[in-house]
Amino acid sequence: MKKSDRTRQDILDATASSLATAGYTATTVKSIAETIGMQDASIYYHFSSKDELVGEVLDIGTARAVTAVDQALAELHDDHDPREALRVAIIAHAEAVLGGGDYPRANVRTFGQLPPDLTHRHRQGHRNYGQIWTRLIDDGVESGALRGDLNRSVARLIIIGALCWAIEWFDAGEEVSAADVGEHVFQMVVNGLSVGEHESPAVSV
Amino acid sequence: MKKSDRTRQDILDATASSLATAGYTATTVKSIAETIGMQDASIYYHFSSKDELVGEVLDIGTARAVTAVDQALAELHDDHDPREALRVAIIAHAEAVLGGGDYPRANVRTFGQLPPDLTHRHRQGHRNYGQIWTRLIDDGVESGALRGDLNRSVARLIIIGALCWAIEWFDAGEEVSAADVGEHVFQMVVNGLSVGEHESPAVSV
DNA sequence: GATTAAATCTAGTACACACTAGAAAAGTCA
DNA sequence: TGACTTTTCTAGTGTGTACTAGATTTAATC
Repeated sequence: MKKSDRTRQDILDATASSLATAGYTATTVKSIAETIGMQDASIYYHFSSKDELVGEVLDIGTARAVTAVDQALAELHDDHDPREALRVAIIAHAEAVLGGGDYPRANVRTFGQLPPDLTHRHRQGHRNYGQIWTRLIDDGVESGALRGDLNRSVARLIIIGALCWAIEWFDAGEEVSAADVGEHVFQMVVNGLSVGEHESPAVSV
Repeated sequence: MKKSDRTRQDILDATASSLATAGYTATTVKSIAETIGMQDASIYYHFSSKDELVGEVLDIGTARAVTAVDQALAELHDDHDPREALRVAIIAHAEAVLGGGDYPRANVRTFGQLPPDLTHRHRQGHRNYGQIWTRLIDDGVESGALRGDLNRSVARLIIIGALCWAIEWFDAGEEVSAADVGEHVFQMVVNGLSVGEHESPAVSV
């Protein structure tokens, strides 16, 4: 019962890594097996199909992203500015997806490449994740800190989109960190690029 | 010499449509052929390989997006505010990619799913497109209209990312139009979500 | 209408993929 | 050790893919 768990974990890790860097199609059962020095047929002792394996990786990825954002929000003071909550959530998401492990990255990277079954399987998870952001924006608007003249759903999707797309160009080796990207998204989306009255230029990359 | 051109165009159109909605992997030579009522082998009379066909579709898509943005910018007054130029470009991009034809959509949709050869082939095209945006942002910063304390390259990628990711959730059937999405991106990224001194609430969706 | 060229089809090849069956090996515990 | 279970391997199957070769049809030209 011990060996099996360890191998299972190796398979999941190798799959997450491959999905995050190569995408769904290029992630073959054979390539996964090779990564951990096994025959491809042996994978099927641990998982009944490729898509079940992939599905499990994506589940873990979603859970980790949700946990990262929830945890960051939980550390806020009780009387925080709604903008600060948005800032903390954006940076937590950026770090989870860009700087974090392969699992959340696999999620974003394979979005839009998955077969219908898998897409459908994770629809609920995405909805739940979206609700975190819906609440953040609603809080901001209702408290008067954020503008109410924009479509909140569109605003939410634009924020998440800017963050998710960053996976396509972000390079961990460069001088801009994952948190920097988050800070930039926050500065742009909340304070705006326009020259004006943003309190502190918090970023200086 | 006439029939061939027409068939060739049909193949390109069917490929663009399939790429835009189903992605690269699900776009098979057989499915393309079926769409236009042909045998898959007949495609090879017009194109030497699937990737050459796909590459041509992507080239057209890039060209159309560039044309759309360039044209929108050309219609501006000579003494325009740099923010207005950014606004016009953002909306033009949104309309080209979300509301426009299949070709630009195919480009964005298949980004990150392409085999290395095709990715490399279009790198220069993407760079050229990026330069349009680099200039817009540089103009804004140097004229004093936009903040200079943010990394311009990151800012550019965030704007493009927010727009590109919209293809994943945008539904042409809903009440929010492609131009609305562009207007939202502009409002958020330039004026910011924060309650303040944005002159005119131009959007009321 | 006959001859040639253009365009499409029929019938295949080769290969990569997910997946299966059953034998072999490795590990577990009396 | 020996009986048993767990895990992995060998050797395949079937399917879908891009792509090819050569026959066949359709269109254009004299």
